[in-house]
Amino acid sequence: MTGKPITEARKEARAARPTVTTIAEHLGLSRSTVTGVLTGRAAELRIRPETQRRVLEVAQELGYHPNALARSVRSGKSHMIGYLVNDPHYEPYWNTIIGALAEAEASGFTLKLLSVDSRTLGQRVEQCMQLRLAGVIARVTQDPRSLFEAADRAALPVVMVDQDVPRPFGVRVAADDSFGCRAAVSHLVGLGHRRIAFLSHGFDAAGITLIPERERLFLEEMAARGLEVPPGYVARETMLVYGPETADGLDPSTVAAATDSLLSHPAGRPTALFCWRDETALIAIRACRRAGLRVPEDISVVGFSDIRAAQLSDPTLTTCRSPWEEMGRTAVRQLVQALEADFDPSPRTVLLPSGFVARESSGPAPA
Amino acid sequence: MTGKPITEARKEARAARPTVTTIAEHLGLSRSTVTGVLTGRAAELRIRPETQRRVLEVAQELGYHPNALARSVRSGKSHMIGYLVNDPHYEPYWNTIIGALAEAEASGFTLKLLSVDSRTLGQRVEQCMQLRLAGVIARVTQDPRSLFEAADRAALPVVMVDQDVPRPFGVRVAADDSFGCRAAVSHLVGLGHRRIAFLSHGFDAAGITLIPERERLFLEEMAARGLEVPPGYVARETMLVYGPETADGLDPSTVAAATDSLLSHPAGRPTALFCWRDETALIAIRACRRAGLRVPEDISVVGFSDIRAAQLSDPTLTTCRSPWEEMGRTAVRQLVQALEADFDPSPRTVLLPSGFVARESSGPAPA
DNA sequence: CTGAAAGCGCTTACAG
DNA sequence: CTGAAAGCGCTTACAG
Repeated sequence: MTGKPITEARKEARAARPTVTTIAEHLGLSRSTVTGVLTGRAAELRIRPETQRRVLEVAQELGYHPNALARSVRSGKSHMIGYLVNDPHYEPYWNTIIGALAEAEASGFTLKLLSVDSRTLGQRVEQCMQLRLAGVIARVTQDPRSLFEAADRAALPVVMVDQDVPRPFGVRVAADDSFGCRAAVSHLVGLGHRRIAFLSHGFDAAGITLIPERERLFLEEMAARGLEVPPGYVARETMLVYGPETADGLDPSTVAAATDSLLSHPAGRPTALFCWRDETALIAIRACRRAGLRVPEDISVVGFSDIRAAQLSDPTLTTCRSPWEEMGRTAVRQLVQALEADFDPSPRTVLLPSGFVARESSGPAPA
Repeated sequence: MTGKPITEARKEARAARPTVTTIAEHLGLSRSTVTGVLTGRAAELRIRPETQRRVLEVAQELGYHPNALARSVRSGKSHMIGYLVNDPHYEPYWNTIIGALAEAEASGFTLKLLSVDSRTLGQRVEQCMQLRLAGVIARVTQDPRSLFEAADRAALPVVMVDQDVPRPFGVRVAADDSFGCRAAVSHLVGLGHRRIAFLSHGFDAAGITLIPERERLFLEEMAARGLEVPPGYVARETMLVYGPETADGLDPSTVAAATDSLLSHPAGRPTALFCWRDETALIAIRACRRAGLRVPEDISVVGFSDIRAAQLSDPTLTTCRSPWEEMGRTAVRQLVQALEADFDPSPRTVLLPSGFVARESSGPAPA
């Protein structure tokens, strides 16, 4: 009496969601034959065409979908890539995710999104292990050391995006900002600007410095052209912590203050402002106007990133273009290679060139 | 001679990635005992504390991570939610995804991102079935009928977000724009505006009309206040197809043309422009300036959505706030409920209220 | 308290 | 050409 209902229930469940066994029973074949057809090894196994047809037909009819999870268990490969992200609100980060998604799908992988904060990092990493992810891409503000260590132990490939890696481990994909900076300075100099100021940032979290080299690159470019940057011609905004309310960690008042300090600089007002990112540049434009200056007639403003708002603002923003999507694509490509034999496991950084796009916020230097 | 190397290889693989069996062998216990401890049923099974301790210790030591995939196969539940999205570039959609991610993780689910276009829709849906997703959230421009039908057959719960559903099936989560529209019109009328024009859109793809009722709601609100909307006071931009290059389907030139037609309207220039979305409003502001008008002194402009650029523009944009993130959260909540007993499976729409935020682009009507 | 057995859904050698 | 067997990693009754 006990065996019967259990079998009945199982039969029902089976009917609801057909398996290889269901199909085999339907046709009076063995499961191996069914799998043989379903995995495309029919020719190799010399399964009769008639049998093939019938298997396919019944599979279709029953609405059979092979269980990818079971296949993964069997094969030991999951074809899933995880993307650990700290703040997906920030436009550049999600553009990176979009690039990763496109490349993952093109390579036959699936992308799993995992959000992290300082409290959940460990938990998420554990989840990655349990889900048997093929690899993980990470862009986190927290110290990623624990991530690396755990991944190391489990032989889980990790690629960091747009972020310094604390020790020689794993692969890092980042943007090479030098082209953008060079192009921006060239552009401004070509327009007759000599007094160019830089609007930088003062932000660091848990010792990880975010894209800090733009300021350095600017100074290098200026020096290379023999142009002086008076002391105080580099001002700093203060970033807040990233979060849903301040998607980009921007505190407009500190940007405005920094801009004002540049505009009233004792060495004379700069004719151009190069800002470390677009959000900063847009707020700087606003501050310039409040100070009675026209952009770009009285002062040129250049940003960095090419976020969406750079095209919607008035004037549209001249800016350096960061290869966010390409960074995502590259991260996936690195991961996919890591799963193949020819993978070079040495710690390294893959740099992608930045670009530059001239729009309306920059113009000839005032006479 | 054949059996030996195979066993050896297996042992090695096992060593590399420990399983319940590895732990059991290590301790000379049976797998059931190990699982009992690992699944927290130790008390219930009255497993000796000493045994528990040893199991946990060895698990830790060996770096054991339970295989979530195998667990899913066994239990028949995956705890994965899929998010099918057509164009993740568009900021509002992205925000919805973020909301869904947060809620999914809070509910113990994991989120899988799947991009679709007209060519891949069928393929992705098949993928959802194969991955045994617990449910799917979809925001796609394509006709989702095939998605519904396939999901129907496989008993896969689907929630559509911000989108009309072609037939009475499944759950739809959308924004109720009426509050936003009412608040916007009230706001403008309160500022003394009477001649208010609406900048709308002419876009439909495969018969699916996107958020079309804002125009209707505007007209209703005006009528409710006895305010006349002269013919031609509703203009239309023409949207392009969404895509990586035009993340929001915006064609600035058609927005500018539509704005110009309103500014030179024979019945007299409107004192306020209500735009169906923020991108449109920002371009409209630009067009107004080109026409020599100041915003908001000469003309007020109001948008809809509250995208990031609305806060970065100068002037900052007065706009209706769509509950994008909350829509994502709600979609997940609906899905999670669908997996529980008390789920109401009747086709229905869950509406979330929109908000309103007054910023600088609106001001008193000119005298 | 613990182990042997059966099973989730799938696949791959290996016999015949 | 096809089937019986073994196995991926996990878990749950069921005996003892």
